[in-house]
Amino acid sequence: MKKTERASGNVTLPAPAGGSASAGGHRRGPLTRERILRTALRIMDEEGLDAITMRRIGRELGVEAMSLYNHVEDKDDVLEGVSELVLSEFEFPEPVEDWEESVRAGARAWRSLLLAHPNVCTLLSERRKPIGSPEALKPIEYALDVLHRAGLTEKETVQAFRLFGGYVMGSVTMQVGNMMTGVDGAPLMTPEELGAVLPPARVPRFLQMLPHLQECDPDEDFEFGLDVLIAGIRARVRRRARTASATG
Amino acid sequence: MKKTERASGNVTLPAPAGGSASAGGHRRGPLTRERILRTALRIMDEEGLDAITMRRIGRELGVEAMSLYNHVEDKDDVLEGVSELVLSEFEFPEPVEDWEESVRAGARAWRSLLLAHPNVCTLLSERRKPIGSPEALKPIEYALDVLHRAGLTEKETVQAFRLFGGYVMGSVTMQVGNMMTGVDGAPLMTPEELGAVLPPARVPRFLQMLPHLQECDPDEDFEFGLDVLIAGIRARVRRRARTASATG
DNA sequence: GGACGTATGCTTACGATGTAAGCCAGTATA
DNA sequence: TATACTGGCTTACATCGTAAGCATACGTCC
Repeated sequence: MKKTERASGNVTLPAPAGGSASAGGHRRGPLTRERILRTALRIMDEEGLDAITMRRIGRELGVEAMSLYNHVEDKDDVLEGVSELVLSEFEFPEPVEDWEESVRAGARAWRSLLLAHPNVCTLLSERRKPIGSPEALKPIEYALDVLHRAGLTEKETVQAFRLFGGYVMGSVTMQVGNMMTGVDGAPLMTPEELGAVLPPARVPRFLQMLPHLQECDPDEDFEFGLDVLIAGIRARVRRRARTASATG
Repeated sequence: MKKTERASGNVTLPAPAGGSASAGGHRRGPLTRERILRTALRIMDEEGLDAITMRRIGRELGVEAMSLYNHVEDKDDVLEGVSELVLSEFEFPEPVEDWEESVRAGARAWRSLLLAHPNVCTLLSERRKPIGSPEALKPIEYALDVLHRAGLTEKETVQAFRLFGGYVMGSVTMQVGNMMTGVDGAPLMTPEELGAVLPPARVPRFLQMLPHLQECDPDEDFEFGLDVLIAGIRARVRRRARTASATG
């Protein structure tokens, strides 16, 4: 290799060059881009995005921070790699005959993946590049196929694809950010402190819905959203079928 | 004030205590939490989230970094304040008689706000606290009212509220992140380099939809999503009305 | 008017971070 | 065997958030 390339093709050397099996960090193989990214991902999952530092990754691998630069471009490259690593884990479930059920399954799988790495939403929202990694391509193919089978036009298929993708991403972002619910079941706001801010007569709906705003089952909410989305698509397809048959 | 409080109630001093009108940074008034947050927001909008540093904010205000700590707790407090500042800008459009149009208008307004501050999505996804600021309460009230008028139950109203919120957030996140489109009209991937990775026969749908994946009109996509969501909700309400009348 | 506490700005300093530059020991190749 | 290269290490630097302490101006009370 001339420079630190992004290729994930890793040669397996029998012995690490100049590698002294050090104390503390457990070194169980040669240093690779792959191992660096997996370590960074684990750190992110366990301690958050800010915990990813070059020195930290190095310590975890029993190596100095600067050694990492032989395998990655810079820290951005690490974060980029972590994103791709997570995305590459995605497996679109094998489609079934019913497109609705296939869509549901795909959306659930996508959601599960994001929830398994809660900080990846933030990470993905930081990066400003398209997802088009080759590994992500097969799932996209599946998703497009399933949605197309629902009876959508080509353009609508792509739009629906983005719609589901965006919904899942937004929904997970709000869930892991505790944005619209109490934290750990604790109330978002008690009626008392609410009353201190705004006269209750001004926010009748809010007070009326407060119980449902407090306790919130993310899974149930997600399924509700899926139902609505699918019903909406079904309605659109059916309506077009009707007007088409009326015209033709 | 004993300590640096989070209250935005600011006393207006006639003259800044110990304030020497300095060079470079233009000081046009007393240093306040408000001015700090507005400056941080502007920096974020113009140069990104990472450009927000205490020293940078200070320079912009003609003040040393440490002086900021008289008005804000720490950097997290600044970011928190910026979030709230943006959120407080939201104005739910005055509802009209048609709930669908009201929902559309509300979602568009929420989207416009996020697009006006593209980095706020990342910022919001970093913070792990509910949105419950008092200013955000009025828009929530409006939204709940509008959705309830659509004929949803209380629980469904809250779920639909979260659904629209999540959809808008996810959709904007994907748009500003260029996740599912070519960057600036540049192709996501040319058929050639795609063919080098995967045999075209394996991804027929992808190739078929490629033109639509490339050129993407975010506004149009967003409206498509809105249509689907609203159609889905309409279908749900109508179906319940039908079964209810059949039962009763 | 003078003394004093408080609010608010400034200076200095410390540890952490990303990373440029250069060093050095093994390995592969001529 | 001489040489170049690979992949580790060490050192050094600019920048970051912020703790500690100092200086100055104001409001308040005698």
